[in-house]
Amino acid sequence: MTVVTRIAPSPTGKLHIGTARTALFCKLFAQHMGGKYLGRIEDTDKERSTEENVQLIEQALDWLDLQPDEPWVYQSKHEARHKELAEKLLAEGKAYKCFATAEELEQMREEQRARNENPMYDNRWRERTDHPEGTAYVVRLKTDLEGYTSWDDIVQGHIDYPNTQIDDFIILRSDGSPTYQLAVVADDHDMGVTHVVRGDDHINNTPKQIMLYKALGFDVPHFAHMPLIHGEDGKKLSKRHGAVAAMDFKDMGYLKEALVNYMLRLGWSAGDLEKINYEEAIKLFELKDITKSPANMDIQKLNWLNGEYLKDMSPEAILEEIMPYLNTDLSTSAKERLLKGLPGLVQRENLLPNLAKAADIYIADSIELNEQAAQKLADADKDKLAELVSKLEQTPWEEDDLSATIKGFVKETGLKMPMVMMPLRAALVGTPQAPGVSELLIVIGKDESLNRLKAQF
RNA sequence: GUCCCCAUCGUCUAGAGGCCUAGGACACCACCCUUUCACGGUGGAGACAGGGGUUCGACUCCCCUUGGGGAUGCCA
Repeated sequence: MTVVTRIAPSPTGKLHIGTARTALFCKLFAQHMGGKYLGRIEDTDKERSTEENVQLIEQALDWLDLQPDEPWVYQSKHEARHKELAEKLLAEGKAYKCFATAEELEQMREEQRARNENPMYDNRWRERTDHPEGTAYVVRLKTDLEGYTSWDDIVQGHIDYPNTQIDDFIILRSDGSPTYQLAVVADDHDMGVTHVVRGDDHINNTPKQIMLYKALGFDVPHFAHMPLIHGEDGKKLSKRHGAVAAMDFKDMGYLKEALVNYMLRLGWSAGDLEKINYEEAIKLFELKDITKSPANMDIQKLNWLNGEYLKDMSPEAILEEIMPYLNTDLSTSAKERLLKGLPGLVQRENLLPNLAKAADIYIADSIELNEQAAQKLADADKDKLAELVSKLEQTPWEEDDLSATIKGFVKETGLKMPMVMMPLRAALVGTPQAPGVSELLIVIGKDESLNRLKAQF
């Protein structure tokens, strides 16, 4: 049997980070098993679904390289088939028409709540045959009244759900449209889905769906209910927590590789491995290794991972990532400096926007001193430093040699290290907050470095 | 209220009855390195929610309590 998984977002909002993680797990599992990973847009909620959200969801999945293996299936296009299935159940006596109005049912629930009971449909039309003519009705599934509906959940283990807790739920609305329960079951079956991987907020829907599978004569797929992601305070992830949409993380300057790795480790692990690239993940990923407890978002760890991935990238690739944050055109020499300087900068900053800011020192072709730099220069012994500059001029332009020259100079003059290094940094890049002087000299290059130094000393 | 699910350091997690003096990672603290800021290195602090069982022996199995999450829609 070939494994088929699916991601089924409903276009009522942007792609939630939790949904993105579900997509990751679905795709990884399918690839691990040599199966297929499909996608379906659950747009049966006509009130809230929008085409714009569909676009947004696809863009986010695209960014993360989590696009389905085949073109998207739109649930709304299968309405005819859903209806046909409901009619079949009706004809077989496995479902029935209910003529109760929404108001009537609301009142029923109100009374149940007043009696401290679990609000549930009371089966008032289950056995009635005195159907009124020309009145709107919904179609409800005739569910099992007693016993348990059970399944072996791949992540949660064996679950027994008492049938007394499940009412005769609606499968076809009064306007003839299918509800979610009917639509998922029908579509998952029609798409050949073998493993339903989704958030554990669907555990309560599962027994209903199993009943539907059975009533329809369909094979029941395997289920894997993974815990939801919570915010840093342990509460449900919401907009209050900042980022909830996958794309928010792109906007904040995270690398997709880092986000994917982070999502992977949220609720799943393989021994002590932390940094796992996608290819390794395919080999290692098993649904059964997903944790049962919910995970809290920890932005610090994401930051760390981002830095790890940044350090692995080529200067060219890093430059491409930070370009959007630079908001300026680069001169040829600036680009050259950036390419040389980025590997050093990346040791200091984990996030793209911060890195871009740090890269500022290499962008300008002419130096502009900030306040601190001006102070360091004002305090400096310019005559002595001028001697250093001419020594540097005679030194082979290699980091180690330059460093040796500077250290030797410091030793023989007896000057304090910072009294040498700080003014040098100031002269070189306009701020004392910069990488090591010898690193700066290399990045900026011999000619330009000497120009800048001689301008001050 | 009722039902379902969950429960190891601050956070992500390892742990499938003796390997646990509970391991790793992020964050934190100290020291080292050092040219500011970082990187790196070494070390430190830090958890089995509580109570009952079962067992020669429980982080691991069972029950209860507590806490958290979810469901209880003609939403998905």
